[in-house]
Amino acid sequence: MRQFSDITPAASRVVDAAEALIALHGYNGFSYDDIARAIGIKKPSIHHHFATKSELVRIVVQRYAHRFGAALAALDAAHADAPARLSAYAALFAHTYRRDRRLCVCGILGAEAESLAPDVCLEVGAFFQMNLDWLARSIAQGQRDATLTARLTPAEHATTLLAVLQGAMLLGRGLGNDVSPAVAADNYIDGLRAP
Amino acid sequence: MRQFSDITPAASRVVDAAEALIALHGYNGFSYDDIARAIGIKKPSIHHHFATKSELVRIVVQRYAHRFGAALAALDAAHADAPARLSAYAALFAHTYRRDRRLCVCGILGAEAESLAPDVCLEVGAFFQMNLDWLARSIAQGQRDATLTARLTPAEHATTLLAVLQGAMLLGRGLGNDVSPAVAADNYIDGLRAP
DNA sequence: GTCTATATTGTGATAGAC
DNA sequence: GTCTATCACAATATAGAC
Repeated sequence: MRQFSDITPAASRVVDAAEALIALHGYNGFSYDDIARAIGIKKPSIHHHFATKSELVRIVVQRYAHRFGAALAALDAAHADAPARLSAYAALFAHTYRRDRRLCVCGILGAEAESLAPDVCLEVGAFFQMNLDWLARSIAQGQRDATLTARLTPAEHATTLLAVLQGAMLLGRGLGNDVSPAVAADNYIDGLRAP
Repeated sequence: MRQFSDITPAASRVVDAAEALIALHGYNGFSYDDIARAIGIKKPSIHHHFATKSELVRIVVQRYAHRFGAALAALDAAHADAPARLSAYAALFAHTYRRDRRLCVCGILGAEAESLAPDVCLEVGAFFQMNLDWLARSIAQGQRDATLTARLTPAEHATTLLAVLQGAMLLGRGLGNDVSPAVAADNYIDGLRAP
């Protein structure tokens, strides 16, 4: 199985469980047995669907990135105004975090990158690059129609905004609080508004 | 052993190795055997110094936070100008990241917080709070002497700046690049300057 | 697709000698 | 402080029956 779109319904339940476990505990923080218990089957059944843990996680990230891409396209359609679009973007992560403080799958995997197989790393990098490209496009549009400041390049603002979001979730977990990562992000977005 | 300041030279070498392994692989990404191999002793010798892994990591974080606190005091003494002080703060993390892309020990532990013992979590939270307090003090001073904008409260700017730094390191790892986290942080600090 | 049974290796941890 | 020996268990993974 090389593409997430090939997965059967049974394999899909495995991917669902793995995605939730990664968002909560990271790559090194869950096992095949955790998945097995979560969905009520046995360990070897998981291996039937995904020969190795790396392969499973690669598919998790691939599907996660695909879904996220669809969400970004929906934001394009829903918000013409750049600041509103960026704020809705931050809300995507805030929505996940609100659910048991779940992190972005690629955020926590990025932190663990040194322990990941190279092909998983590549999928994680592709997710971040997709986000940075989308953010830079949105910010560039906001600069063109003068709703956003042009103090920095779109790429610079994009990196900083994504970093604020990922970092705010990490901080929130470390502090043990439930402050939405969207608060810090919206503060940053507010500072981007053209004077 | 309840305080990092009580540790013997032999135990100190264990803590050194553990700190490096955490910055690279996180709590769930290293074992007592990894430490043993790194410093050339055997696993049970580590247990002689630290009965449990949680206890070891608690001491690692405690010592890390203590050292970081000393670095913050040094920044106070070295930089009167608030923007310069914040930039020097960002350089602390950049210096660590440049070394094999090591993360902030509490950054990666914050991401793994759901897998940590409660007392380790408390030490991680204390580290973040110390940083936020120091940042808020520095930013408040910059607002008083009008080198920094007062668009947001010192606490809001502090959270956002720390999030940018932690997030930039996580992003850099995920993207597999060596861009310094100080770039994003300095971009943010630049935006804080009073007009 | 799922299972039982098993192999193999790794992990945190302990007992007790030196 | 360090070691050898060992424990109990959990991890990824495989073989083969149903």
